[in-house]
Amino acid sequence: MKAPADYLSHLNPAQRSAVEHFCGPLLVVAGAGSGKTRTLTYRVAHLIRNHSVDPENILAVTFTNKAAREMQERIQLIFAQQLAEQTYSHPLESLPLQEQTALRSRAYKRYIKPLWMGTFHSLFARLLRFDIDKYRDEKERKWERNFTIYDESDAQSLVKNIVTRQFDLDEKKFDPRSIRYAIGNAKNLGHSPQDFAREQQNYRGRVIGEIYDAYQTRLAENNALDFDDLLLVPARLFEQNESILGYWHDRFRHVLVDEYQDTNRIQYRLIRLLSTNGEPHRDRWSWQQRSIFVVGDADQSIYSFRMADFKILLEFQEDFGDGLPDDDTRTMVKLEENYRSRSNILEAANALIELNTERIDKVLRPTRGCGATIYCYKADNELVEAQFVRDRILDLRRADPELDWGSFAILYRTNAQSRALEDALRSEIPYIIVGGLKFYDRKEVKDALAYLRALVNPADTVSLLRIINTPRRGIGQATVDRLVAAARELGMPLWHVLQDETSVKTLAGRSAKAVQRFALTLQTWQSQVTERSAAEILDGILSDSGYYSDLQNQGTDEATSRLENLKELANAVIQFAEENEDLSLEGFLANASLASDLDNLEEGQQAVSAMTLHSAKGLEFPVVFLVGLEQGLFPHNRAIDDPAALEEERRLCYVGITRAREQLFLSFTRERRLWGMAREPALQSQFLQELPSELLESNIVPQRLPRKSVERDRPTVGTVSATAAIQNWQIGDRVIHQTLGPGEVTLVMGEGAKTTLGIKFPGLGTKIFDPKFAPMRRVEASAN
DNA sequence: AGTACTGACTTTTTT
DNA sequence: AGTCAGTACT
Repeated sequence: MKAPADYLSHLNPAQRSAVEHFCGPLLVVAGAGSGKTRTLTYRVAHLIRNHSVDPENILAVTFTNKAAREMQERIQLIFAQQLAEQTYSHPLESLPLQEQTALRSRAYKRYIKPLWMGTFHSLFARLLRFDIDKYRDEKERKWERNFTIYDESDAQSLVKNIVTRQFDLDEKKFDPRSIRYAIGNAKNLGHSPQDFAREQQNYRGRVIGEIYDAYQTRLAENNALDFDDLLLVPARLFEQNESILGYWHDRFRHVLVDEYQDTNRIQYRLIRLLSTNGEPHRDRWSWQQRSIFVVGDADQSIYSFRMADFKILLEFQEDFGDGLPDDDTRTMVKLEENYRSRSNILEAANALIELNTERIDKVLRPTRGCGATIYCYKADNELVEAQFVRDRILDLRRADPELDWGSFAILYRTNAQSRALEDALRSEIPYIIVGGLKFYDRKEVKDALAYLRALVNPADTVSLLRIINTPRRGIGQATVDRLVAAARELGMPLWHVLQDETSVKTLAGRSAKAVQRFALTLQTWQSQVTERSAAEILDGILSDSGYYSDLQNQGTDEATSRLENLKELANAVIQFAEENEDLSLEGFLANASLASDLDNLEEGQQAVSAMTLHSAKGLEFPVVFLVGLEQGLFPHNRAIDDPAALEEERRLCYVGITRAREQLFLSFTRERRLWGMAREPALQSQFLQELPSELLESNIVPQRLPRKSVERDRPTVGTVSATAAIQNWQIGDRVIHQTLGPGEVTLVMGEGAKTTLGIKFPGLGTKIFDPKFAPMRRVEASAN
């Protein structure tokens, strides 16, 4: 999307009224593809440009870091264009490149850098770097500003350690994963360990309550927070400290939230506190020079598993509105025109979502004509399904060289499904798997990050334990156990014990020496944390710790690839330093745990994207393959018996369908093998039956040979639009189209009445048609 | 005391 | 692909 300086003329009336809204609350109900990002972007620019709002008074919450970055780039462009007009009275594009760059960088410094724009987690992590030292929880636990952020796997291993080591419980009965999940749910409802304990009726619940309490203690000991704390702690801090809330309330006069339907109670609390300064009484709220602007679509709410609740969106007007009779028009705008998808794709999406009971009525109105019929493919198994996807991509691309690899997306319900797809694509099609096994989940990357964390935050025992004997340096389990026991007895962090000569001397000579050496290496680099750049420290600690040389000595292919991944990490460090003008290690680490794979998905990248439906939210592609439409997989087994969960799966399917601009392929398999089990027979997803059958063509009913349908190989007479009805189409056939002129068939899909054609028009590219409806006729049969 | 190897197990979705 | 428990070897 371009971001022209005269953006208002590019908006429809509803979008425009949203952009021009200044003070007070506004809910923008924005259906898929309705220009939501555009509206949000222009509104931020508009606030600054037309209402003279200082960028540092704006807080904009996006769903991914990538979305934030893209929005920042667009706003930057708008202001660079404005600066060009003001300074040179010429459009930006007409200036010498050097000037353009200079103006862009001026726009960045003045308008983008002071903006607070990002995910809930990254924004409030940033806020905590200022104020967390003023926070005390109900048990007087406290944190320092250099806290570490534990990702989900760090958090889980901490829980596991507590369950097995501290509580000596059976890991099978108290599965760390589900306990961590229970803790997370409690946190996302805003419940402390004490709140949680109070609600428990049974033994298991009370034990989990104690684990939760111990978990918080351990987090505090490690000066660490998990993802949920990044939201819960600021909410608590705001509630216990009026002056801190007052400061941020005053700072963030204009709050914008994207994807509001996927907000959870804690996130809502944060937004509410910041907007109203914690005033419980509506008559004390003042919207003078303030606004709260949220954008969302209840039909695309797909994160209830992490406690998101789309009722928060439905209740927005009641929450923030002034309750006046004309409430609807004053505090809500609906964007219902869809600019993205072909009308038939939209029709399918609308029909599906209407089966949900819990929703506000809203239809997406198409602005684009009908495209190729949605095709549904039944495969024998997941390998054949993958081959189908591969072959269609190759066909379509051959038919239209202008379709690049980046035009295709493959969407699935679970990450596990990517395996078979990868095998089929690998040799012939460039692809990227978004999400799944993330870069930051690689062993060597986690090791390297643990080294860095141990330098920035020596209290972080979890990281310290990860690297204390990685690579092997003669500090075995027995030694580690002793050190940890000593730390507990002395009531000090492990790190102090490692540095303490008298403690270390009690160990066997060889182990003592190894521990001493390790401690010395860390100390050396700790003293450099504020002296040197993150890149230098990373290289230094991995060299001095022997991590590099250990991998080099192994000399295996695997070790080589690990070294390459570390090089990539080094690049990420440098890139971060450049983009954020921040060379510090602390700066880099603060962001590393919050970065997701999706953030690296660049537009126009020359690769097919494969990802889960959840990851696909907010994205769009000309051609979309929605695979694995089988009962039990999608909708997932765990959702089938629960009406609310089933509706969420249906919304997920709706999200998938509405990602497609031009063409949509659906597929399922007759049997599927998941994680090495025997093949399981599969039934097609109920969602397939829920789509209007007249919008679909498929291979489900076995088709007879083409010859037999040729009996009606005569153009239907009389109708304007059906002059090219059922015929035996071949690649190379020539046609004349009523509006597009002469063209050549480059692709034939399906047979008989279900044929879809790709036709190339010189100078106009390739279009996809259903010959039953396209206003065109065949002029000459192909030579063969 | 430390290391090296094997086999079992893991996946619903994510910041 | 990684982690972890178990086991045998140095």
